[in-house]
Amino acid sequence: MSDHAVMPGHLARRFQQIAVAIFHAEVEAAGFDLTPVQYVALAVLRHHPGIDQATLAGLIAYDRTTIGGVIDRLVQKGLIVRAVSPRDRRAHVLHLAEAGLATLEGIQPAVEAAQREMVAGLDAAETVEFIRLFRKAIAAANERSRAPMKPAP
Amino acid sequence: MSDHAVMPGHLARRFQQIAVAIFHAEVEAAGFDLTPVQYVALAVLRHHPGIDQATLAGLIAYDRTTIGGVIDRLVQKGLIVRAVSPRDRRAHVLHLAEAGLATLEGIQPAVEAAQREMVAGLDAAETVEFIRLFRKAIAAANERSRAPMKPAP
DNA sequence: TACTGATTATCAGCATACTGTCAATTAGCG
DNA sequence: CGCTAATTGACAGTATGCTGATAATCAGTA
Repeated sequence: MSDHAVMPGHLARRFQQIAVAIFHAEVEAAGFDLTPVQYVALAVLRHHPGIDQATLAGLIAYDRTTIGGVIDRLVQKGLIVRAVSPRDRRAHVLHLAEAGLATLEGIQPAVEAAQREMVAGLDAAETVEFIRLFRKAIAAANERSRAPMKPAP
Repeated sequence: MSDHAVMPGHLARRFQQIAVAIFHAEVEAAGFDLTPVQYVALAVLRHHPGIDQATLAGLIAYDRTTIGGVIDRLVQKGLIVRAVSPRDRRAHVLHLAEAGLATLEGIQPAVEAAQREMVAGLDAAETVEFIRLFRKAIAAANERSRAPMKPAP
């Protein structure tokens, strides 16, 4: 474990680096301009319309500070709408804009192609196992990051 | 594959996020102030003294632009020494400073503990398989990022 | 040798991500 | 009801990482 080529931390960084590069390549080739983070935010917002920033952050394990900038850029692009919550004036509730829904649907094939390419070196059984181990390791260490995953309230 | 909870790209981001958090926690508890990226740069430099920035970047698959800032901060901390190459005046050759070697040796237990914690949710056999699949997927997609891994010349 | 192309490092700019801190607001308890 | 604690979103600051561009330098060739 003292060789970086075998360290989970190094492998995590490298795989993430490749995953982001593949995502960008596929999405750009499909004619869209969206980062991986922006995509996940849109996708989750589609299934949970009207949640506030903190809830969205919890669902995808983002830091509250980070999600602010991501949302700013999505609002800027006209893909989501942000409004002060009528129930809680601290909170900003979020909704997909029409352009956001159209973008999500248009981008879906590119996103799925990207996911396949990230594990192109693995066969079907290995891919299933890789994902299982990923989820198991993440679930066990969920509370170790400042931004743990939290289910919707 | 259309649920982000199963997408390799999302799992990669989340695992990387946890890995960095655990690394920081362990390293700080051991009394050091070093990021994961800075650690790997030091570790590789120890086994390849005198390489230039581009070679170091290639060995650990960093972007050349990114490594510049990392090296700046390591020089600033007095952990490495940077000098213009006598053979090639474009290149900057790098060496560990004494403080860099001391830091590397002192930090090693914390780094290895962090690696174990990242996969604390997996048993021994699963950990071996996880690392194998990580490496296989990465090797197959090495050229997909702007900064592919390159062996030393 | 002169020129072309490649390589090295750097720069500005953008987008995550984290730390710590803060004001505004809400919720819970006495 | 009034006070304290917790929550929400924001800010400044730091560190990766990427894109595209550039100056300096080197290498291979005409």
